[in-house]
Amino acid sequence: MTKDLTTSEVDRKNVLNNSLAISGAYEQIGFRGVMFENKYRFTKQRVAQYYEIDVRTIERLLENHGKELADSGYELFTGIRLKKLREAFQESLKSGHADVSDIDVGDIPDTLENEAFSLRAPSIGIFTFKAFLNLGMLLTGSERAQRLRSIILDIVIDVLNQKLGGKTKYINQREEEFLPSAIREYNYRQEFTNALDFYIEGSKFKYGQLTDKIYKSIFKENAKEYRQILNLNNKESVRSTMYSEVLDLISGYENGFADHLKRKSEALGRKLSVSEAHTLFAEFEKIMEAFITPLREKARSLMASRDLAFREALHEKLKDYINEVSANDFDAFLGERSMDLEKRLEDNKEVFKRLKDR
DNA sequence: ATATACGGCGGGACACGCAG
DNA sequence: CTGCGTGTCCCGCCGTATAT
Repeated sequence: MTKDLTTSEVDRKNVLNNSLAISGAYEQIGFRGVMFENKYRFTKQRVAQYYEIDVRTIERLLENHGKELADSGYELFTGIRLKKLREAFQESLKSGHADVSDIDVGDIPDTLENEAFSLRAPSIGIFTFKAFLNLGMLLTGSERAQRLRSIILDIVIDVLNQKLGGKTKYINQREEEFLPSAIREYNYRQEFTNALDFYIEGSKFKYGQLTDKIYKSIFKENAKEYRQILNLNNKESVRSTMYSEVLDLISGYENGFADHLKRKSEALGRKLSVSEAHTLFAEFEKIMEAFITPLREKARSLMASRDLAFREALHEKLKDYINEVSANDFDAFLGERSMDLEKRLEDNKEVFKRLKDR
């Protein structure tokens, strides 16, 4: 599956939200900006020079993709902030820091003097590095933009490989929330299976069947379909690949349905048949629908979007829920905050000991 | 022929320097 | 301090090139 950056906003965001890839790109591309308010800044003119396009072309794109580029960090500077920015540019000009595009043809954008910009400009369009890349993804004509895109994609792949060693199966476990959610879910799972034992007549299929009902209700796939999409073999646990938000929701279903089952069975003063249990599940779903819908929408979107971006797994039935993966998610699963589960367990050993001894 | 990308042109807005 | 000339930027409008 090839990413088409020029036409798909989701693909663009999935690259731009990957802050590791962005800083990697900054190092590699060597198009230096001026640090201001913690970000590297570039004037519109200089960006135009880099891509070898007319300034007007950029402005046209700003008209059509203004929101997206602003999200990426494009800003119109005016007034006092512009003044501050100007000083920062002058400063870095003196220290001769900002300059020099390497990598390709030596046509270094001419001197900074005429670029360090006019003292009279009442306002000026400024790109951050991220916005600069974003623009490059929108330019169809510029050859340099084309080259830039392929460089960026290589970097993105490198970063993923470096961080995960190609193993994305358990990327869900790298985020902080996974462990507590998994533990909670484990407990509710017990409530659930106990309830199935107590209140439903014996059938060895009831567990799997009702679990599939939950899965289908949440993300429209049964366990078998899910396995196929994520390429899991029969040994591998489905739940250990799920994101914390999905696990939380499963906890809710399990706990809620266990309770529902209990009430019904006690009211009738007998165990329920398996088919009654199925009817009851439909009833439960109905009652809970209004309450659960917002959470479920969110879980579907997170699951479909992350699996596509991280695992290259497409959940066909959740296609409409695919969105970009947030910058926060990239950080949580790949960045500083992310961690292998083993390491997190190690770090929390004391806590677990206490829990165990209780 | 139509749609799309691009660039030229000029008006409006504003900052700066300077004269009064 | 104030008013004015000047330079520069943004942006809307329009013509041209190119692909479909």
